[in-house]
Amino acid sequence: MSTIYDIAKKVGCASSTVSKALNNSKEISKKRKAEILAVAKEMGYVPNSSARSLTTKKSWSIGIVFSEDLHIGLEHHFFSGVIQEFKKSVEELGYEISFYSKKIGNQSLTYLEWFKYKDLDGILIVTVDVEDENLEALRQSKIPVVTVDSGLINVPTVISDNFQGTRMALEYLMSRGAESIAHIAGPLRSFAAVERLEAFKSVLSSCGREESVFVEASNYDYKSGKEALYKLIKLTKDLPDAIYAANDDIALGAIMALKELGYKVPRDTSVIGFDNIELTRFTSPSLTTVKQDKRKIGTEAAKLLIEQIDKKTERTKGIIKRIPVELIIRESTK
Amino acid sequence: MSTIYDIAKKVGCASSTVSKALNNSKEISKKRKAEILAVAKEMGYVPNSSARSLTTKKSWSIGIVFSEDLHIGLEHHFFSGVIQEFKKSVEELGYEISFYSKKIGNQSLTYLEWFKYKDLDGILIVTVDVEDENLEALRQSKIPVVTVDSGLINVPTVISDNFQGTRMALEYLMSRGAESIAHIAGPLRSFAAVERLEAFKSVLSSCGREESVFVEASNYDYKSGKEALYKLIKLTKDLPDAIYAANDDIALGAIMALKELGYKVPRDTSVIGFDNIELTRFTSPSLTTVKQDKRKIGTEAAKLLIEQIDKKTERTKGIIKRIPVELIIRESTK
DNA sequence: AAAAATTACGAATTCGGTTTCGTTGAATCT
DNA sequence: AGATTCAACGAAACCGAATTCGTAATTTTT
Repeated sequence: MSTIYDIAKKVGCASSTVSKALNNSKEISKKRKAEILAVAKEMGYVPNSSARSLTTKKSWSIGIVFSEDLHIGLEHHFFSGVIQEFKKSVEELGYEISFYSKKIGNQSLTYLEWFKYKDLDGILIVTVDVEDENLEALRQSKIPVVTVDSGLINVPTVISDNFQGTRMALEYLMSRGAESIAHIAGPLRSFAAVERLEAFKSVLSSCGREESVFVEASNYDYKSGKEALYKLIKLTKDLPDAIYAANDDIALGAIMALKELGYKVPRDTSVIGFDNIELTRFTSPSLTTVKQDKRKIGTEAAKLLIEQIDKKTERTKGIIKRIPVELIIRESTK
Repeated sequence: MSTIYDIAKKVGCASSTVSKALNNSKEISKKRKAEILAVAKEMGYVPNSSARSLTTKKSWSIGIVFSEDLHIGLEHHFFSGVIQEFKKSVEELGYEISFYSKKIGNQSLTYLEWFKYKDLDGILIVTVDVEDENLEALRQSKIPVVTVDSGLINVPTVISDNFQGTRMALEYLMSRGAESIAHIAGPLRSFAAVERLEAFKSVLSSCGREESVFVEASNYDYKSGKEALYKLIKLTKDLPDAIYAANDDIALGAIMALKELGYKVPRDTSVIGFDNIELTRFTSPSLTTVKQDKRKIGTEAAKLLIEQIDKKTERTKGIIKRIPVELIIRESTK
C-alpha cells in the first residue's frame, strides 16, 4: 500500500533519501535514518518486489525445470525431497523458487524466454529428457544453471555416484552367492539410467562375467517394472539368481510380477533397487536398495548454483559432483 | 534483452503503439500490428514480468502457505498431490505458484506483507496450524484466499468429507463384528484431526456405544503413531477389536507397535487408516483406509480461488466444499 | 579566518511496461 | 462542400523502487 513516496512526504524528505535509509546506504545520517525507519514501520511499509527487481535486475528467484514427460513432479518420491532441500538452502540466502510452466499468459515460452521474462537469477534442472531440444539453448547460454541427475555437458551437475552404488549392489549380490545377475535399466533417455547400465556392464565384466543380461523399462515406475520383468523372463531361459533394478519403483514392480509368476523373493531370486524411497521399508519383503542422499544432493545443487550467481564465475566446464550412496540391506536379497 | 522501445525504434513508432500491438488492443490497424509483431518476433522480444505487474497490479502468481510445523512440505504424501494438482489447474489459466518463506532478503515477512511484497493475486493455505497467529491477519483481510483441510472461519475451504469417511470406516468395522473401537486422533491443532475425532464420537454414540476411547498422536507421522498406540494400550485394559487412525502414517506406526507387542493385525485387532497414500498397498498387511481424493481437492481449491480473483466477489462467507471419500478395503481389517 | 574536503541530502533519470487522452487524417453524413 | 464522426497513432504520465550526480551545509585543514 504505502510506498517510499508516502514515507518521504510524511517525513518531509525526498524519496531517494528514504531509499537510502531502507538500504543502509552510507549517504545518510543516523538521525534521518532512524526517523525514516520509524515512519516506515509505523506506516507498515513493505517494498514491492516488482519495482525492486525492475531496477536492480535481480529477482531473487530461481527457476526449477523438471521434465514432466519422465513423470517427474512434485509427487515424485525422490525428487520432491531434492527440491525441498534445495528450496530450503536457497531460501536461507533470500531466494525463492519458481516453477517453469509452459503457459505464461496465452503464449508458451522456452526455458530461455522464461528466464528473461521472470528475470531469474538461475535455473535448476531436475533430470533431463535428452529429447527435450529446448534444453539445448539453455545449455549454450551463459546463464547460471545447475542440473541434478543429468548429463548436460558443460553444465554443473549433482548426481549420485551410480558407479559406486552399482558396484556395491552387485558385489553384495555376488558375495551372497549370485551367479547370474540381470539388470532392469531405467528409460535410457535419462542419464542416470545410462550410467547405471554402463556401471552394471563394467562391473560384471571386471568380475569376469561375460554377458550382461538387461532389459529397459519404459519408465521409472511400478508398472514399467512389471512389464520389464516379463520381458526379462522371455529373454532368459532360467530365472537369474538376482535382479538389479534401476530404481525402487521398478524393483517393486518386478517383485510383483515375480509373485504373479509364482516365484518367491528372495528364495527364488534376489531383487535390489535404487533410491531408498520410504516405501521400501514397508513392503514385503522389504527392499534391499542403494540409498541416494537426497538432502545432500539438494544442498549441493544449491551451493553450485549460488556460486555461479554470486561470483559471476562462468560455469565451470562440466563440473560433476558425485554424491556417495549407501547400500541398505533388507529382506529382498538372500 | 530487447524492450518495446527497441521495437518502437526499429519500426519507427511510439512504444505505446507497440504495447497496443502486443496486447491486441483495438486501437491499432491490422497493418501496423502485423508489422510490429513481425519485428518483435525477429528481435526475440519477451515481455518483462516485473515491469508488467508493476503497472497492472496483477502478478499472475498465487502464493502457497503451508505450516512447516505440522511437518507439511513438498514431500508430504498427500499434500504434495494436492499442490501438484492445484498447480496444474491454475497454470492452465496462466498463473504460477510461489511458496511462502519467512526470509525475504534479510527481514521476515508476515503472510500479509508477503502478499503485498509480491503483489500476489491470491493465496492457498494448505492446512492451518491453529496456533499460527500470523494467519489471523490474513483471515480478516479481504484478499482472495482458499484453504485446504482447515477450519478458518469465513475463508472458503476444501476438505474431505471427514464425517462420511469416519462413518464408512466405523460402520464397516462394526459390520465385521467389532465391538470396541478406539481412535488414534491426529494432532488436535489441525482441523481435520478435530473433525475426525468429533465424527468418531458422534458415530459411536449414534450407534449406542457409550464411551469413545481415543488418544491423540502428537503428529501425523509414523513415529507418533507408534507412541500413540503405546499410550492407548496403557489406557485400555483389553485390546480393542479395532483401531481407527486419523491417517495412514499413524495407522502404520500403530501396526508396527502392535507387532512389537506381539499382536497380529488383523487377527488380534483391525486397523484402518485415512488418506490412501501409495504406501498402503504395499505394506504387510496392506492397509484398509479411507481414500482422499487429492486431485479433486486440488482442482476445487483452484476453482474457488480463481473465482474470487476473477469475479472480484468477496469471499463467500465460510463456504466449505466437502469432497467425497472412498473406503478402500485391504488386509488390515478382518 | 579562509580554503579545502566531507557529509547529507534532493532533483532527476531509469528500469520496461500500460493507459489515458489529445491530435491528426480519413471516411461518413447532410 | 462543409460539418461530423471515427479510426490510428503518439506524447506523456505512471507504477515503485534504485542510483547518479549536483549542491548546500558542515567539518577539517592550513
